[in-house]
Amino acid sequence: MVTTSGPTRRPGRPPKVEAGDTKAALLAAALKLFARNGYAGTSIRAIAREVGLSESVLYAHFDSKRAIFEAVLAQLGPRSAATVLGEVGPGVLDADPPGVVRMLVTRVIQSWDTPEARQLISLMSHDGLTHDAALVGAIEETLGRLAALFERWIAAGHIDADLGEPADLAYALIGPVAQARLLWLHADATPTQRQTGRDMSARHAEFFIRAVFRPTG
Amino acid sequence: MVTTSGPTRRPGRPPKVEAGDTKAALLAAALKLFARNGYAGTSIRAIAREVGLSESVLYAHFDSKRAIFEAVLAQLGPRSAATVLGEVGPGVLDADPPGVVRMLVTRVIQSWDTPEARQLISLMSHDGLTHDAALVGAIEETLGRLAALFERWIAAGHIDADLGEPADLAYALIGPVAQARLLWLHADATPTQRQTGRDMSARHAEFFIRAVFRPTG
DNA sequence: ATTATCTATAGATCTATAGATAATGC
DNA sequence: ATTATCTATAGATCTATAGATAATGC
Repeated sequence: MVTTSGPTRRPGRPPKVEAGDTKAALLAAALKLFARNGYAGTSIRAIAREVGLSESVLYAHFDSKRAIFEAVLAQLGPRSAATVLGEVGPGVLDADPPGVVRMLVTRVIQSWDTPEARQLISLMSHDGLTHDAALVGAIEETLGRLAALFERWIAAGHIDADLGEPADLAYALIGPVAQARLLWLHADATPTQRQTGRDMSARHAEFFIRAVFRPTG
Repeated sequence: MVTTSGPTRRPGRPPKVEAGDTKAALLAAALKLFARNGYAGTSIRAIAREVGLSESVLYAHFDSKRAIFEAVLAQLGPRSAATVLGEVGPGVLDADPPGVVRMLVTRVIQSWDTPEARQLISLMSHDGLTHDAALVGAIEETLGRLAALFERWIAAGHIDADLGEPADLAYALIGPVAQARLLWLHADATPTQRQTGRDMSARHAEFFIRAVFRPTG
């Protein structure tokens, strides 16, 4: 249990009054430090100190350092961008394609501009998880769902079929947004950087809409 | 000096015959390991072992572990993508804008698909250098020079002025290519992944050309 | 009795240094 | 004498474990 007591702490089980959720606190501290310093750059001791406990507490909750890392990842779960895409009502889809694109980018950026998502992208970047099979799979799923959307719009005549394959459209839309995430929506980003990331993404969405949804000459 | 002798090695200075460039070998080994495991995940010992020497040799060449890291970065130098942009002949610029875009993307990807550049991007990603002021500055410089190019093409009527600001065009072109670098042109990328990175970039360039250099309706 | 914490410590590993050893170049 | 390597080691830090301590819940 996490207590709110001062720097000196008696041995033995803390009284119920000062109890919190130690495991959750340890996971939050681990995510924060792994995101900032990477797996190798974060010690068990540092995680415990962050929570204000002795380092051996970690072994009461997790089997090993590696187990903590994996618990952090498991906790963040498969919160892919694909879930954001799934929530578009079918009625809106064909009524206002530019509006859908605008909304999708806004939603994705919003979900990436949270403390957890920013720590996740930093952790992934530090520890090579951008190359992880599961996460590359998530990216491909997102691209695939976006491509299906564009295919539909091409078939319905909203987008000129000569412009490119649906997959090319999907990548051209999402690439700069994903890049904004890495550059400006990471764990240590300043408010100014985060604003830059949101602005660049929104501007890109508008440019994309103008370039793609316009009548051909 | 690096020797070609076996696992057992006599103490004392090695004979000239088996000499190589130790410092360069140490830097190459350091880059390789820092790129693969990050700064904290790489020990002095591991670097020395990679070269086949004792770890104390490193202190004959560098003051500290940090100094090795900085020497690696200094050695890679300011090889920004901007240098690639600078080499476009002014005559070609206005004759064939799509060709210039195609060539620029090809060149940038080619320069990113080298062993050193792939190790550099992995190292940058591991150790938070994507947030480093100097490197963010290099990105901005590249974007600025690209934007100047688009501004010129807008003024010359090659691109519809209503499409977007020059900076938006630059970001829409380069964002997906930079993303391809991070996803598929890193130190541990397989040949298949590298092919994917090159393909995605080339396809994106073609899509961009079709979307931007076409007559308006 | 069980649970959640503590202190103390083992054993491994890490950075860095001191001092020995042998080849080189003057 | 200088240079490039080695061995040995100091001192710090890291992961993990053992065993003590005190609160909780039955």
